[in-house]
Amino acid sequence: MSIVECHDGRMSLRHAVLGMLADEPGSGYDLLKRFERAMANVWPATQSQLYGELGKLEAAGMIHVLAEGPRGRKEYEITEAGLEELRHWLIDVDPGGPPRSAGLLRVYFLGSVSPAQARGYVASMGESARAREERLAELEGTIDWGDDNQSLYGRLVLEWGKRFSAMQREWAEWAVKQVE
Amino acid sequence: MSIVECHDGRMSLRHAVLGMLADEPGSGYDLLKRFERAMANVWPATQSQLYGELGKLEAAGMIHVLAEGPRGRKEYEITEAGLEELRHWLIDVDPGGPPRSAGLLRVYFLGSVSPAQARGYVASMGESARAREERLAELEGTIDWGDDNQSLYGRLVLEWGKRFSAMQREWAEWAVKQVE
DNA sequence: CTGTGCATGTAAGGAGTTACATGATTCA
DNA sequence: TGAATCATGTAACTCCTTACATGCACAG
Repeated sequence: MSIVECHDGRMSLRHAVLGMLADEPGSGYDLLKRFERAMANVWPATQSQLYGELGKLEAAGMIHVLAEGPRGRKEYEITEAGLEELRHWLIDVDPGGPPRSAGLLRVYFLGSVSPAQARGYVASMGESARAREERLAELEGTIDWGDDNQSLYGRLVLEWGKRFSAMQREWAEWAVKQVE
Repeated sequence: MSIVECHDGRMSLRHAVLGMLADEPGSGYDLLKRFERAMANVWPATQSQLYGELGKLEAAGMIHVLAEGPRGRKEYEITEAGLEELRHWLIDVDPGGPPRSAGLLRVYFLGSVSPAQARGYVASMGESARAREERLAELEGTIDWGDDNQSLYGRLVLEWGKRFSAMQREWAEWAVKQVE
């Protein structure tokens, strides 16, 4: 193996940006709001990160400036190279295992506090899961779903979130009983 | 607000190390193997990271060297300050929302590939969830569970993993039908 | 003419990964 | 003595977050 040979790291923000621009061109500011609206629960991103990534993507030829507007606004569009990179990531790259979970990490260590405190912590996990369930159900009502692809895959993600939250709530209810 | 005022970032590796040392003293090498065995699916950590964190924790007075062994082995033990920090993290700090999920991020963008490819990707998510279910079921059989606290909380985490994997498999089965 | 929102960026630092690097001990 | 294992550490890099910083445009 060569001395310099890494360039992995997964870099999913890059692909999140490419995916959004594949859907529709937009400026950094646009993307920021789209991230807040649609992806806050899947892949949060900050303003700094977005502008930095847009710069790198442009340098790499994966996006280009489609138009410039007032206040220095730069509207980006994905290029063919960018689309190719996105499709490659979607299809060819191994997604890797389940992500880190700080909440679950704590459960491992609940032996370091009193059973009452442990029970309280598990119960609060259940409560926040229940709150998320409600929020998602509400969200589902406010979105007007179409028949297009974006709606289809958006529904898939929303359904995943609902099932995940329900699973966590049920687990927490079960776990509280175990601690007793 | 003051100019220099941050020091958040969550730093969960720190607490993972404290939690392990609260359970039982050990060297960096010991912890490395314990991480591989017990926590690979919850909070993976590399050798570099562990030794770095042990150094920082010792400098912060949260752990101390209990004994030195052959080959420069340093066995660490958690201090009272470290226990306090661990308990504080367990009880008082907000765990934050659901973590990033690269797998789910992709689902958002499956509109960029053909329906057949999208279906294939979702199906592979289900398949890897099924494989994880099997692995966890096998793991459950090989561990001899006791009545102690560690076994209790370990079982809770394992159960979470089982439910999560089952949820993801069922979701994938459902989602494959939606894509058709 | 002033506030609100639009719009873009940089700097500093923590967290995590990979690769590089070294050396001691034990056992066959 | 040679291989495997024990054992610790550093360097370079990417990713992510927070805070700092600037300026234009438009509506009231």
